[in-house]
Amino acid sequence: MITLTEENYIKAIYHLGKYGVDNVSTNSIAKEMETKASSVTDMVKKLSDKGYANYKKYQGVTLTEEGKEIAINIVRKHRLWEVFLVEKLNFSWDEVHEVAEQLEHIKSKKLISQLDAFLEFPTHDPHGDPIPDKTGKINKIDKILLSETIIGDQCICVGVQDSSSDFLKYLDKNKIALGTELVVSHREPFDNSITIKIKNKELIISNMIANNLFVKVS
Amino acid sequence: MITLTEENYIKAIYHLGKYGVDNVSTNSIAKEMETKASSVTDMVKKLSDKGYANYKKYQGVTLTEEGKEIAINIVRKHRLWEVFLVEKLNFSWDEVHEVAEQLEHIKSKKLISQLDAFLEFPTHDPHGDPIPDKTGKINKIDKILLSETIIGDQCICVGVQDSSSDFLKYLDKNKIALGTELVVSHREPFDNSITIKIKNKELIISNMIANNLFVKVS
DNA sequence: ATATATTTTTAGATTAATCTAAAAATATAT
DNA sequence: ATATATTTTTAGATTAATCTAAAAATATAT
Repeated sequence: MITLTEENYIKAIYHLGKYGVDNVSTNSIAKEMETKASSVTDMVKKLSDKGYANYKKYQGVTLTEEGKEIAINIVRKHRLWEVFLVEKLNFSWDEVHEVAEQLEHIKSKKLISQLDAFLEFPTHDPHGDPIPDKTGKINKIDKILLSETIIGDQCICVGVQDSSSDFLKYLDKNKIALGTELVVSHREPFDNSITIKIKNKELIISNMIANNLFVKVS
Repeated sequence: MITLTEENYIKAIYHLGKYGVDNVSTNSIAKEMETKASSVTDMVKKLSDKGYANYKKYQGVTLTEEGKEIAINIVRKHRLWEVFLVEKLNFSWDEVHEVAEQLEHIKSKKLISQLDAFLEFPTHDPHGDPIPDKTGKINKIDKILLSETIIGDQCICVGVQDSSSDFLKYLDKNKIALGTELVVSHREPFDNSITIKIKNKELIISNMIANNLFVKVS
């Protein structure tokens, strides 16, 4: 049996290891899990003993295939529940994370396959992140950060990097949602802020915001 | 903060104390929780310290008002989730218990109030048990056990005492569901079995079955 | 290349929940 | 009313997850 805590560590290692091929460091896990490095060392040994992680002292950690499967299944559950909360229970996209963090640990294959069908097999969650299918396949789309666009790019918003409530509320306030179309009209060299046009209305966006919004250039 | 284990003990004490006014015994809790009496003693002290239970050594335990509120809220969540599983995710009534046991611990007021609305404020769960409203009020209907009926009673099935999979599957097999109308036509003194008529078809029912099916006499 | 800083691990303690075995209290039988 | 049986509690140990403080290993700076 896998404990709740083990699941959370596996998930953290998965998210930290997603980019780059490097091993995940003890400290980065400790930060992500809001715990101490010594606790991470203990747990990482345990995950290694159980076959979920590859670990060599002082060398950091990666997930085994089995560990990766578990992580992807948790991500799948998390994102399906987020869709449920937004589509069926009228949650807004900045309210779903905490609840999904709890729901993602419910153990029942039938529950998830039925939920998936009930939601009509969604491919992306409310933040634009892809939902792994039941075999673990993740359908990545070629999105880039708004900060990486060039002047004149015609874009459509497809996701957010950060899904904190503050950021999402900022987007709501400025009428930016997934699917919103925009054109990049100016970049200010001094602070890297970007001017975008949405339906011919101009909006100035800080570099920090642009670094957290994914778009697809058409 | 209240832990998962504490919630489960509170729920067990609530269910055991529901009938009769007696204090709930250490042993009965141990049986219900599938644990040892010594573990129960420890936990019951803790619940008492936290103000959820009244406990005097060797005298058994009752819930405080606060404990009762917590218990009723768990029951509410459990039953709402059961309705969700059956109505929306096509679970059958014998499959919902284990999953609802997990879902009942999810903490989010908004989740439950929205779920309640999404299900259109159901009053009973798939086993006929009443769903407490958000203030904790439980709408009891005057049901009796089929074993308590007398010959000639015209009844409608309104609930089950036992919601084990085996029992529910027996009912399915014999086309007995909540809402099914039946007439009590004979009682066999030797084994207390009962003959009932459903749509003029006769069916002989053991005393054990009759002891687990609630009906309303019309 | 070595000193210094940073990261990681180890050792030993703590808390929550559990257990076994024995002791204490209560209930039951005659 | 007392012996016996049953129930409950206590004492002390165990496991999972965590912590602090110190030691060990690795990385960085000059």
